[in-house]
Amino acid sequence: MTSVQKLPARGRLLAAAEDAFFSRGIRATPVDDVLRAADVSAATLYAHFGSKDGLVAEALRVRLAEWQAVWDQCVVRAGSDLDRLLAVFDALAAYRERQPAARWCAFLAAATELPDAGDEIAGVLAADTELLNERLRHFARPLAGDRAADLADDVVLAYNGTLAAYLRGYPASPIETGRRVAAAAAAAY
Amino acid sequence: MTSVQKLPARGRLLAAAEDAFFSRGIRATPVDDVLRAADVSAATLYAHFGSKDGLVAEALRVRLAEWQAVWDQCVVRAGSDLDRLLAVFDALAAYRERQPAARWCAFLAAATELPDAGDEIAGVLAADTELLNERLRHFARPLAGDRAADLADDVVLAYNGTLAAYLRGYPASPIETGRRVAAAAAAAY
DNA sequence: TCTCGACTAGAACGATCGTTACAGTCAAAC
DNA sequence: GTTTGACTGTAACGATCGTTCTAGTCGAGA
Repeated sequence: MTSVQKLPARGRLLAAAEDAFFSRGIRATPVDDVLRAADVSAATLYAHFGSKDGLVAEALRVRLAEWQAVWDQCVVRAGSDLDRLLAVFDALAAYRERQPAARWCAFLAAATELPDAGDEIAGVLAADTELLNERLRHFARPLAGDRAADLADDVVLAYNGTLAAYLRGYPASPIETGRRVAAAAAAAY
Repeated sequence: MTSVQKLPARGRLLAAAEDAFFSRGIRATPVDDVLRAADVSAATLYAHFGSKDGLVAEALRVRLAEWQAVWDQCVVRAGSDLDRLLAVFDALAAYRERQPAARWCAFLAAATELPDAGDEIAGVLAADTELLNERLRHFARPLAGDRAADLADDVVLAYNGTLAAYLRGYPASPIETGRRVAAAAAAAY
């Protein structure tokens, strides 16, 4: 026992859900596993989130907010237009340190595992894509001018490829390779 | 009824399995759905494949062989060293025409949906990765010399990113964007 | 002291799903 | 004509899982 008091049930549930869903898999994780890890009773989970899907959706929302914050910090630290564009990869490195057991991307995993996901879950995935699209187009502007949308597409594709590389286990250094590819794409504008 | 005779049960099962597993999702597709689509009884499925996982593994093996054949043809048609390296993207375009409903990549989807997959399924995924790695390193040789392995990594990453783009629904033209990114990566060597 | 809200433990339900068992059909081979 | 083997249709089993129900505990605030 540390000196830290036990968090309220809702927070413990979200922490356990993130850990289990995004490293062992959403469908592969029974609700009971989350309950046991969070030391929370079933009734409490359903009182807070309504369903397993509700818990998944909220865990994704939390994740998106944290990812956005980490990315923000990396953008601030960037020293050039190119560094700002490529800061997604620094953010990815920082973000992954917090949960090294994560298989790959929580949002793309959710899209694969829950093809019939409700509007709530689909909405978070759409918000993630929208965030990537909007920000990268903005950062691409000073580098590619009118063709900023194309360069943003290139960087998103390299970002997707980096995430999938964790899933495939190849290339061995996903972030390094992804950053190199994105830099090469930017150099072509 | 066409003039074509009914194929044997094994073939019908594999066709129905490919269609269902890789467009609607593996875990989301109950065995009964495949049985009904193939018009085959349960006993026959288990006599041929032993289990649902066995059917998944065999469907993946078939898919890998067909993918390899399509890729081969595209490589033959290529007119330059660069075209040979980028022929994966032509192959992807040709391969996807045969099953437009496919969500994205059968192998990466299997890795996501079945995190505890047995050796049989994991082996096919490893074979797919090995095929990509080996071939692209070979095609990268005349373009990048000693650094062929790095260029192959770049192209695999762009390929992964193209596949994931179908899942994300963005970028809107995955193959076009993927090819452009891979070409830019090659130009840097 | 009483109340209220958050939370718990545990059992149970209902649905889904992978898998097996059983009895029987049918066509081709010998 | 008989045998063989592939295949069928149906029912059922056993396990898992999401979800709900019931009864009850506990601590803080009025």
